[in-house]
Amino acid sequence: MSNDFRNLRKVKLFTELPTTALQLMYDSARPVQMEAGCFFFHQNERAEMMYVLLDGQVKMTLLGPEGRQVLIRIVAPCEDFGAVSAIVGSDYPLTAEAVTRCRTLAWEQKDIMRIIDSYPMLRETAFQIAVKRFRQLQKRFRELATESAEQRIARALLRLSNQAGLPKTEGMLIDLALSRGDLAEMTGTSLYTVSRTLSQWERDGLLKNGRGKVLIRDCAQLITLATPPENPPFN
Amino acid sequence: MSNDFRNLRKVKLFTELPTTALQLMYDSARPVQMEAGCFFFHQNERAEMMYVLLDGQVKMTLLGPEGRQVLIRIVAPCEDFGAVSAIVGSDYPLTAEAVTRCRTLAWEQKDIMRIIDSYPMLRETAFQIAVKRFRQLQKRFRELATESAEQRIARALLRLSNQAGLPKTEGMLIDLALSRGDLAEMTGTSLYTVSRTLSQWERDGLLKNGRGKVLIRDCAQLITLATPPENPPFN
DNA sequence: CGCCCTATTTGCGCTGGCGCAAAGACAACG
DNA sequence: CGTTGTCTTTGCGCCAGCGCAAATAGGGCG
Repeated sequence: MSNDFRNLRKVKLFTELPTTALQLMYDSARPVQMEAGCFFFHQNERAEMMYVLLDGQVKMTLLGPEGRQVLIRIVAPCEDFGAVSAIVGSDYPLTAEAVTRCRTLAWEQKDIMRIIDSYPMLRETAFQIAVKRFRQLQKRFRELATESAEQRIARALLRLSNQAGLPKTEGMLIDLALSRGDLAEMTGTSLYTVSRTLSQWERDGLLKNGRGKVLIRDCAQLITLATPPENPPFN
Repeated sequence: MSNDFRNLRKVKLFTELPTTALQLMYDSARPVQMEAGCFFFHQNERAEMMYVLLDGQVKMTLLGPEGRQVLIRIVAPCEDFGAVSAIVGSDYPLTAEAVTRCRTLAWEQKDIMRIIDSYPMLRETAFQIAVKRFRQLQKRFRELATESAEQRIARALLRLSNQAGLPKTEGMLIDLALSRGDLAEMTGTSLYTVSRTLSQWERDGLLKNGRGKVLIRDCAQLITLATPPENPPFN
C-alpha cells in the first residue's frame, strides 16, 4: 500500500530527500518480511542490503568469541538498519534479529550507490546519523563503566519509553516484547538483577510489570533514580 | 620543519589526498602547542578546530553529570582528533587533554570546509574513520558488559601496545605517561584493581611495572588472559 | 644529595550483583 | 480447559571488585 511510501518520509535518513528521489527509492525497494526469531543478517557478513522497518521490532546484538552477547540497539518502525554498513561498503558489525513478525523495505547495495550518485546528500545524512549513534554509545559506555545497575536499568527504561512508549491513561506503556534477559543485555547486568529491580519498583508503585512489557507510572521518580545519587550533601 | 609535512602523509584522514591538496592543508594549518595538563577543548563546546597530533600524547575523556569520567581514546602522534566533529559541524562529544607537552597542527573549521569542497573524498574518509571508531567502541562496550576486570585490563594493555608500543629487547614497552587511574578509566575498573592486577602479573613474570609505564614481557600469555576462560571443557 | 610531592602498592572489610535452583505465572495451543 | 513450554520471580550463598587508609617508592627539583 502507498501508506508505506508516506512512511518513508518519516525515516530520518530520507527526510532531506526531494520527493522525486524518494519516489526513486520507493520504486527500487523490495518488500521483505521476517518471522519472529529470524535474522535479517549476522555480524561480519558483507553488507549487501539496507533496510527500513515498517512494522514490528528488531534487535541488534553483538556477540563476542564465547562471550555473552550484548544488545546494542532496538529498531523501531520507520527507522533504518544496516544502512550505514551498506553505504560505507563494509561488513555488518551487528546481528539483526526480528523480535516480532516484521515488515520491511529493503534495498540492494548497488541500487543505493546508484541513487547516492545522484543525491550525494544521502551519504552526508548517513554520516550524521552514524555520528549521532556513535555519541549515544559513548554515553552508554560511560554509564556502564561508572554507574550502578539500578541507574542503568532506569535509564534503559527511559530511553525505551522515549523511543517507543505508548501513552496510556495510567502512564507510559513499553510494549516491545522485550524479555528480562533482553533488558539485561542492554544494561550489562543479569536477568536476575533486572527482575529483582523491576519487582522492587513495582512494590514502590513506580511501575507495573507484565510479561515482555512495562507500564511506567511515575516517570519523574524514574528520572531521579537514573541520575547519580546527587552530589555529596556537602559536609 | 618540513618533517611535519611528511608526517601529514601518515595521517589516515589524509592518505587518500593528492599531494597538491596535502600542500593546501599544510599551508592553511596553524601550529598549536599545549603544555601537559592543558585542554585542547572540552566536551559540548562547538567544534571549531580539528587537530593532528605531531608529538606528545592526548587523552580524550567523557564526563557524566557528577559521575566519574571515562577514558574513551588515547591519541598517538600522526592521528587526528576533533576532526569528525569539525567536519560534521557539531559539538565535541569528548574533552581532549594533553597528557604530555604536545605539538599539533590545527585547522579552523571554515578552512577545512573550503578544502572539502574541492576534495569531497576528505569527507568520505572522515566518514569511514568515524564508522571504524564506532565499531571499536561497540566491541569495548561488549567487553565491559560481559568480561571480567582482568580480561579488560589485559585487552587494554594489548591495544596500547599495538597502538604505541616500543619494541625493546626485553619486550614491548608502553610508555604513555598513563597512570593507574587512567588505565582504570579505560577499563571501567578502579585504580586499586588495576594496581593489584598488574602487580600480580609482575609476580608471574608477565610484565614489568614502572611509574606511568609498563614493559610487556610475555605477550602471548597476555592474549590468553584477555580471551574468555575458554569454552567449557565439554562434558 | 636529600627533600617533597605524587604515584603506587597492599591489607582489610564490605557489599553489589551474580547465578543456581526451585517455585510461580502466563500465553499459546490442541 | 487442561497441558506444556517459556518467562519471571525470589531465596540463598558466594565472590569479584571497590574503596579507605596507611605504608612505600620513585622522580624531579633545588
